[in-house]
Amino acid sequence: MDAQRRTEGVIDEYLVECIKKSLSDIAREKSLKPEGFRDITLEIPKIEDHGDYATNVAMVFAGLFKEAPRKIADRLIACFSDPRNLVDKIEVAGPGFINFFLRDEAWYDVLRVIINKADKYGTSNWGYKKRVQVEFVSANPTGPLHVGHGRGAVVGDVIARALEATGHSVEREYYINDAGRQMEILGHSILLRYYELFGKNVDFPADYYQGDYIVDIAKEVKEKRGDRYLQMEEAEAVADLAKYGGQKILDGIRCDLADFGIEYNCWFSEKSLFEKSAVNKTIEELKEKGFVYEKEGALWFRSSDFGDEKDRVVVRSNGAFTYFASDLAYHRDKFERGFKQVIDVWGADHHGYVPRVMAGMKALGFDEKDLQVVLVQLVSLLRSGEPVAMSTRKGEFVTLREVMDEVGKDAARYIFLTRRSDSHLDFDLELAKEKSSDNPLYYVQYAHARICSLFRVAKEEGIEIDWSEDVDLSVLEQPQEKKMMKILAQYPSVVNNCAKFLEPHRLPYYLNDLVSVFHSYYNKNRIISDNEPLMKARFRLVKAIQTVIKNALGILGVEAPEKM
RNA sequence: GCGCCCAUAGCUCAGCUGGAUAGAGUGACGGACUACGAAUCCGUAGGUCGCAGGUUCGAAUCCUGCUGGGCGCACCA
Repeated sequence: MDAQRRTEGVIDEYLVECIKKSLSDIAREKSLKPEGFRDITLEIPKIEDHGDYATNVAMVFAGLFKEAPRKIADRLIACFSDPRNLVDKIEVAGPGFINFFLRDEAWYDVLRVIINKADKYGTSNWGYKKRVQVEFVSANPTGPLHVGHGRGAVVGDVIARALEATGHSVEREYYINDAGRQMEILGHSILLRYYELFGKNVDFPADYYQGDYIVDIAKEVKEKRGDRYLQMEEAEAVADLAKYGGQKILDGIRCDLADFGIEYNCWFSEKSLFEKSAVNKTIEELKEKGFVYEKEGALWFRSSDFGDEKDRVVVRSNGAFTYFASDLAYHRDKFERGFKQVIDVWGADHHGYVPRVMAGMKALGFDEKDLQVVLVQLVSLLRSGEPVAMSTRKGEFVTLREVMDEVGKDAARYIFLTRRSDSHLDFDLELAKEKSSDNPLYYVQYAHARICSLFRVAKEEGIEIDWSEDVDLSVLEQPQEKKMMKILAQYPSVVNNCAKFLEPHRLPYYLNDLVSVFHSYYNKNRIISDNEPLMKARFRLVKAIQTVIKNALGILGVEAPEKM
């Protein structure tokens, strides 16, 4: 309806609105429903001759309209209305592409909007305050976080930030698996190390937790609680030590994540699900709906009726619930808490688990589209190209803490995002520390620092910048200047796509595109000069770049330093 | 054996959910600071998008088969 106001300063969304309106008009002429134009695509052609923006709608809707693409395109151009008067000319090309050429004024507008909106540029109300939950990391509290968890942490956090920036109401949650057998093994592991401290000879099983942190916890227990666990019955001691150790380790995890720039709204305990009988109720619901049956003493959920490859056990023959059962209860609980969209960030090795959870959601009456699972591939740690040996079994792993301490929070966060999350990542510790162009973070931060420095120098030279002044931007006529303005104009839709497709890696790639043009331009041109009108216009351009870098790094949770 | 993901420049990866002539970074080689930050820039080189079919105006992208790699296939979590 009000395309002009809703798309202020965001050119592509504005054009899409205009195109939709024209399509509706054409549909009406043909006595068709003026609907169904939701996902029309507008792209930026690789070749300049093809315009600033192009759309393929004439070809896409040729079938619907029963007319040749080029004719539809002509028709669309004829009835195209452009209230903001941004379009210079429109052409039909090739098999039916519609190419839009914009007036330079459109790009100048972008600069004005960016400077005006400042840190709000790139944010939107696209999400309409929709309640979204992002659950990520959720590592068992049986050991410290390692690098793989770090990647999941950043992916989850940046998805959350992108959703916030696009107007969603987001909560971050950590699911604590504090109810299962793993905790028992943890308690047992501590107890055995504890026995050792008192000189007992113990057989330490290979599948118990091997890490030195277990010994540390045992020492602490000995110091604080003496020898009381020597007399205690084993089961009781194990339960008590599991609780003690789990708490201790979880505190460490909280601290690591906080230092990594990640704050959760909720730490959700699996145990609490049992305490309020949520697991029971969930299984009861499935029973009532007739989706479970007994076989060989166990209770099975008919997940194969909902797209899973086979049925799954929810209650074992020994009467215990499976992890899957509590996970169903957990996801049910999420939706009952009012979240309209739930995002789970999991390690890619859990991909086989997705269909059964989806099956559960469907069986419980939820829309599977409201649950999205983002899979994060493992991280290989390298040092100067050589693999760093890691073995969880032997308890030898590089912790997130160690990586953070060595390369810094920002470099770690950024590098975790330089690849799509479902792709393997090589993380080179030496590269992450290097202060050179090899390091993608510094390349971007350097551009920001350079611009800051520019304004410092200007100030030292007594140059006053009045940001409210109406500056003539038509002196920005270099191809690179125009190119940068076009890239700046894309930023809001990059953020949108990040949130829409849950793909945080788009931001680092975008930043690299923007900043590489800037560095090149900077090397060839002077911003501060005697040519006052030109200088004023370039200050506007450079300010806009600085703003977008800062905003984008903000979504990535990375500093935009003024000096480096 | 079954299922999922991946295969793009020497290497590591993008490619905007089907668009027009395939893109970065890195490695290699050669250049640029007496002017706002050289943590930068400029140039050169590099491709049968794993292979074979199919779908259509149009395929790196979608469907099928094959090859090769990763990961899953518990009354574990």
